[in-house]
Amino acid sequence: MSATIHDVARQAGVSISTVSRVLNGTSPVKEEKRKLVLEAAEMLGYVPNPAALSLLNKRTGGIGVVLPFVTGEFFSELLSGLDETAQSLESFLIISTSHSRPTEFRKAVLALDKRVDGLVVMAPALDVEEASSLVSPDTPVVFINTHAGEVGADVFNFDNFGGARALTRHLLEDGHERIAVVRGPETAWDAQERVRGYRSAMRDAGFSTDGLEFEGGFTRGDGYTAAESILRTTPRPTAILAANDYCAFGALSALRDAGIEVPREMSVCGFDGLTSSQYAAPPLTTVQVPIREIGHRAIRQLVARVRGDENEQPPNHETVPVELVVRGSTAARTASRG
Amino acid sequence: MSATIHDVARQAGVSISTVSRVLNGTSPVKEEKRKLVLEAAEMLGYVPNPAALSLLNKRTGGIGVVLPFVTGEFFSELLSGLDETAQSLESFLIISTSHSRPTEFRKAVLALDKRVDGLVVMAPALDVEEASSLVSPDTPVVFINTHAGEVGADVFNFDNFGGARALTRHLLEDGHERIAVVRGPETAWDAQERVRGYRSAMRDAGFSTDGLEFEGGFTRGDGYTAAESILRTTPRPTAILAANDYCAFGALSALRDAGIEVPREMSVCGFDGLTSSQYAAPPLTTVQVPIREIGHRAIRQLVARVRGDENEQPPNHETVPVELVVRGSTAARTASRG
DNA sequence: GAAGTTCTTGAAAACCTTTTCAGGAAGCGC
DNA sequence: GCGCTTCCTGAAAAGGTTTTCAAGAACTTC
Repeated sequence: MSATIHDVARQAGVSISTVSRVLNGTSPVKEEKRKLVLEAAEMLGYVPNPAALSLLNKRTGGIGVVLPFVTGEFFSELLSGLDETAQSLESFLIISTSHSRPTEFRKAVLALDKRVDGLVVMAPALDVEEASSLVSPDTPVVFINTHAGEVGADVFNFDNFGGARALTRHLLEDGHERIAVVRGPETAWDAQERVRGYRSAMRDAGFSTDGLEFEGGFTRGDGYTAAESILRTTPRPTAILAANDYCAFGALSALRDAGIEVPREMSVCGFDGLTSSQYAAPPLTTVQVPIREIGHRAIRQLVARVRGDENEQPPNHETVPVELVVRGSTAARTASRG
Repeated sequence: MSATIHDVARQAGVSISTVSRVLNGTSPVKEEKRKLVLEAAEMLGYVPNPAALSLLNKRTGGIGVVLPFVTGEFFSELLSGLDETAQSLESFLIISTSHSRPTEFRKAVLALDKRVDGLVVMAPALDVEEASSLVSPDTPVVFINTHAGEVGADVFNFDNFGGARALTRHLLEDGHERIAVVRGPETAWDAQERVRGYRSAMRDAGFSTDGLEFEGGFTRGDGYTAAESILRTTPRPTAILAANDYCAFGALSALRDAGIEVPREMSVCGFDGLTSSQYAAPPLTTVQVPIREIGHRAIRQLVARVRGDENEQPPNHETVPVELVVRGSTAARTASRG
């Protein structure tokens, strides 16, 4: 239905080459014809067909975003960050979700192939090496929050280890000794890093973690269940380090239902620093992760790779610092409960 | 880099027409050649170039999703629903956000043009008529949560009016009379519908709403500020109907900070029924909106429009029912405070 | 075995754009 | 005024696919 370059050419009484030249400013065109073309294009509302363009240029302007899923505040924040920068760079986002397993991941990548110029991938359940092997080698990929090892690829990770360590040390400084941790999903690398950070801080302080690690996950339901288990443990822990903020919200719910007062009887920490965390009851001590910013950086890096043909910069492997935010859900261990 | 149909043809020693026929099953091909082609395609990992395909078919398989923004649980839930169904129908999603004003909206639509076969639009700040006028008439569009009037288009709306009415009646039945409402954004149609539902219920019960309507918005911050205003009002309202769940969370925070006990001293309601609402302190009375399901239906409807060329079904204009969910944040007005 | 069908196959057009190539017009210097 | 350069412009190719058209091969049937 809509106008092609031929329509514009006919309308202006010139050849399609001339139209193309005027519209792209590729080479000089007589002022008279230039005007004619511009008028015709305006009148017909001509917009170049993206399919023809990408057939020719091998560029689509699209960026594929491959995520394990898209539910919850973390992902909406990430998507927001990605989208903001993509829009400012004239790119568009194709999203593809629910890929924690290699075969699903492969399928998603295949569906995106040739439709996008590059990929932003978050695959904590895979790792960079495995994920890379499933992507065509000439497709630029930037990884977020994915285990990288020694692989040469652009990777932006949160400091999961350091963040968990900081939280644990905060609790230790408050006099807590029996600090329970709620583990995230088995397969999630970021979750394991957090447990590792917790263990490291505990070990440094000379405390054992035996019997203090609880099965969990990244949802509120997981936190609720885990907190119930923790409450049944004797001697009862005096603090809970949850797998993430959502998990902590669930734990807070469980504690409220059990009549346990936070932070007087039990301290609770999250991880992520979601907007929700400051509106929790009580406001949650957590680690602030620059989710939106990592979205910005991932897109900028990817677009640079896609556009800069010659820039053979080495891969950018970065661990982004996180910030401890102390709020009302943690407090010094009460003397009576030693 | 990757193989084209010509490569497959050369490898198999046949013409590209034959390859196309084998791969699409368009017309019969000698078994011997068929096998050769299949082998060659497999070996080369041949996948048809989507740009060439869409240049030819005028179909991309893409669905554009135009949203005012993408932050928060509501949108991640909606996106999840859209994505689930899109994937099951072999479509992919291109998202485009932050378009509450006509010019931005137009720009977003233009960027999506020709890249997608149809659009799912949520534009409560515009209306169906205005939004439709900014989209090329031969692009199928399905609207979500957008004021429709008499316009002939596919629209799926939540029952904002009915939901707010139900919440208000619930509060009235609990003996509340001074029920404050926190208005959503000025320009948002859904927010205004909710206020309308509130007014309708109040009027039916014979109560005035004078001095009970407060400026607000859809964020937690808006709810916090509005609740502070409400607390300064005399005589003080005994219940708050927030613009949505997030707004209610903010109000709960403000009340907690002010030392007001919920629900004993103040009842609070939200709107949306986010997962968070059941983990609030106290769990939030709200209206459950089938966000994910509306995502499913929007995609199914759109894909049907896109694929079924002949089906001249009339536009599907539907108001999706919502469900009152009573939880701990509302209670009967305490006798002492009449 | 010849005439007429039916199968099977390849060439070429179409989709829309950019870009190279080459030709014609206009301008320059002598 | 002639030859040479420079500027402007159109024709055509390329990019990857499906589909129509036509032709050649194989098969019927008498």
